[in-house]
Amino acid sequence: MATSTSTLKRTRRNLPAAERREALIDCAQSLFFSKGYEATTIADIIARAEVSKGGFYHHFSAKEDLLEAVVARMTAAIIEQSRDVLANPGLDALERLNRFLHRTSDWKVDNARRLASVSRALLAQENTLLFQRILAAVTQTIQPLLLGIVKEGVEEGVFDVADPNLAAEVLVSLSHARREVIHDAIVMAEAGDVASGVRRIETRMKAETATIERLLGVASGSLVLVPKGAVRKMLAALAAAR
Amino acid sequence: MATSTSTLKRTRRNLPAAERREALIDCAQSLFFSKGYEATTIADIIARAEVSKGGFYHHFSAKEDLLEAVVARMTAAIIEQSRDVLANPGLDALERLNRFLHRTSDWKVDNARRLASVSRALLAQENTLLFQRILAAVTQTIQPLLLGIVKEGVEEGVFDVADPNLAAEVLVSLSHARREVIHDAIVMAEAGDVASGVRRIETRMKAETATIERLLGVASGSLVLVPKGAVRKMLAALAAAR
DNA sequence: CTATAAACCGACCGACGGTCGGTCTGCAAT
DNA sequence: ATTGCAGACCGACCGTCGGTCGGTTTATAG
Repeated sequence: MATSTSTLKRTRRNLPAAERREALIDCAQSLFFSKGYEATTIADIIARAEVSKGGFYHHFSAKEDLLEAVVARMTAAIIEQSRDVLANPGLDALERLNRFLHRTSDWKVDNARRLASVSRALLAQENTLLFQRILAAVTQTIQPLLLGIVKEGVEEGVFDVADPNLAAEVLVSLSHARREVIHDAIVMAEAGDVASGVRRIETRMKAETATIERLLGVASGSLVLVPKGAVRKMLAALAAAR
Repeated sequence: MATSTSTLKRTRRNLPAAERREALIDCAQSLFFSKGYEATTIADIIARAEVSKGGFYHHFSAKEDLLEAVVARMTAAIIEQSRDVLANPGLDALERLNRFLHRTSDWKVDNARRLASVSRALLAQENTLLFQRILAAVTQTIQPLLLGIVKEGVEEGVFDVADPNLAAEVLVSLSHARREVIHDAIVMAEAGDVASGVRRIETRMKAETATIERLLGVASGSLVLVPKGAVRKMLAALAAAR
């Protein structure tokens, strides 16, 4: 007679673990973004990924584990591309700092659209947890890097800083606080008002530049937080694609 | 025959709503501190408070509501005592800033023991959420206050700052980052090593003072983040009480 | 063809946040 | 004193959700 296996899903496909994992992370990320981590159910995720409960728990030990995987994947790119900052031995600390900052903003220009949607999702009320995790992960990579640059700058006599640790801390926290401004500008650009968005960001950047120059004790004008025209380019891309 | 009320709790006492609420918040806070918000169950709370499920939900609409109440009560004191900073009209901005900072550190000296236990609890891994909520609440009060002072200072010509908003932001984030250092020092003091703790905090404070002086464009030495001897007094109180 | 490991299934479980119909208490008006 | 009422309080019950487990299916190596 018919066993309990009679109505088995015929769509079952064994995937290599890495692929399944990736697929699950995809679904989870998209759901986390739209509903938030807490409000997203394992049932939601496995429904979208077309995997059973057991299948899910074969790849992840807990919901928390999945969260970590999402954060890890999101931060991997940033962490990876930051790692080779130390690879320019010929440059002094100030130049290195500028390069480092530019690479970040170059990425933002290239990935404007993705940045916009991620930014929207993460600043939402229900996503504090996810956002916090990402900030923590990024900080953990970026801060030591910046600390290294600052320390080197002090040794070279390029920077004048009492406590490199504190300086690195401030640099990181400034970059985090910046996101809010960037998000505002994105909203403006997506509404078609690129000019306002550009103004918003550049005002902020100007103030930040002055602040950091003072903080590091370098001459006014020697620091370039973001390349000329980069802001406009990024926001224009958004306005064009709306 | 015996109705369903036969085994009613004889210890039931109707309290005024405010008192019950307070009692529940007490229990919740203590449990949140020791186990974290997520790990604390409504069942835990009502068991300790000796109140039924229904009784609890008569006073709070949800667990989240209780969290808000805990945060509100914890931040109420800080918010309250900060409010009258604007009440010294005769002083210039620099003086006002110093007063404001001193009041904060005075409070820390007076409440060293409580500060120690709260600090321990909030920096624990499982309490990120609670900590974040408190930071947000405090920031929301403190930052506008500092912004006011900075703006006034700029008008008076006492401060030289491009963007008062940014300056206020940095001031707040510095004060938040400070907690970690303070916590380290508390641990040292409680282990009996007051000297190391004092050194740790004062090194940090010195660097912060220099940073803020640069940030605000005031002369070196004009800012006094923390009154002389305050750090030692606070940590000594902890060492004595261990 | 068979053995073995890994991918996958889905019924089931216990815990937890939250609800609901009702009871009990204190107090004010009669 | 009695009654009526509001609101403090009770606890059985519910739906949901994260997580488990015994077992089945698929892929692969020998």
